[in-house]
Amino acid sequence: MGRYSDGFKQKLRKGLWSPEEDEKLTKHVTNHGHGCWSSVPKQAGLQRCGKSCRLRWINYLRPDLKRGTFSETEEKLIIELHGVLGNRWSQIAAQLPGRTDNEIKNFWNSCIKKKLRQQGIDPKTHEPLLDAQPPPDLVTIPTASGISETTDCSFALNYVPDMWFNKTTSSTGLVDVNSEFGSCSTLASVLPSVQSSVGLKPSIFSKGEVSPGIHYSWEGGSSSTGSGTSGNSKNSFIDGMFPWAEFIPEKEQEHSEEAFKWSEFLDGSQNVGGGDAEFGMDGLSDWALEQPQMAVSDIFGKDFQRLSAGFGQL
DNA sequence: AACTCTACCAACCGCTGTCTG
DNA sequence: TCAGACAGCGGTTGGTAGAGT
Repeated sequence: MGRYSDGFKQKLRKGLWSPEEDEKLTKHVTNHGHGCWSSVPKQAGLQRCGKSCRLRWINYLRPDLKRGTFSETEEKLIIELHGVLGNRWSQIAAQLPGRTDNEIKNFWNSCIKKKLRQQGIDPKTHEPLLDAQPPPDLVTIPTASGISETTDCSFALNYVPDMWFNKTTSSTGLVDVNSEFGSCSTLASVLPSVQSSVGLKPSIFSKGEVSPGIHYSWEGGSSSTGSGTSGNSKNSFIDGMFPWAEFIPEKEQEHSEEAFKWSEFLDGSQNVGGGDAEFGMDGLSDWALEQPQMAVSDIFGKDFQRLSAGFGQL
């Protein structure tokens, strides 16, 4: 303090924060708010840069921080979200109340990465490592003959091409999504790539009405959750059995080239207009966190099972 | 006991986006 | 339109504790 008299540039402290510094910063922010961070150190009597103060407050001193070890549910959620968002730690953190991006990033780099590798999963791509190819996920779907078949989920997707995207179908009337998705490990990993190819836009279902999940509609179209959008029997079926799929076919050409921004959706700022049960990702994550052992893939998976069960009714 | 290795975590650095004059 | 200030983000570094040798 006195050591750096007027006329000399005050030497800024670096490194670990002392309890005294923490106390000063906490007192100041609690009493006055942080305002402009660059002025905080001076007002709080700290020899730190504003940036350092901001970081200390956000990552350590904030009263709403959870701290402590991550639960299994949180870990699952982080892995699922990372599969969708990649290294967008702040967006991942936004779905985990009380956790900071720095904390999640550290947890990812020190623990999850290693775990995934041990399980033969590439932490970057979330796909099986080249030297360890587990079998594809299997789902059981009813066939036209009424006899259920067990197949991998990419094959199952062939049954409902219109639901997923608008592509030219093959001579068999089925869309070849195998080449695009390979052996999908979870539906959650499939959905974003489907999204970006057609401009579908998801919103979140409300709790209670149907199982929470992603709800799809064409961007720009009016959305009416679960109410049935046309007389088309397939769409009615989809509405009933697969609550996140809803289509407004006349809009599709208009919007098909617009790339969906999954990240924008996840931060809750991009809900579908006109829907009657719109939630940000908060709604989903809150719900997911209440479900022991249930991750995003489970949520998708549950709805997928409902869809599969419905084939027998077609 | 001394040293090395490893894991973890806090903090820093540099870049980018946004806001404002 | 532009420049500067600021906030936010993600990658990286460095310190520390504990385990192993």
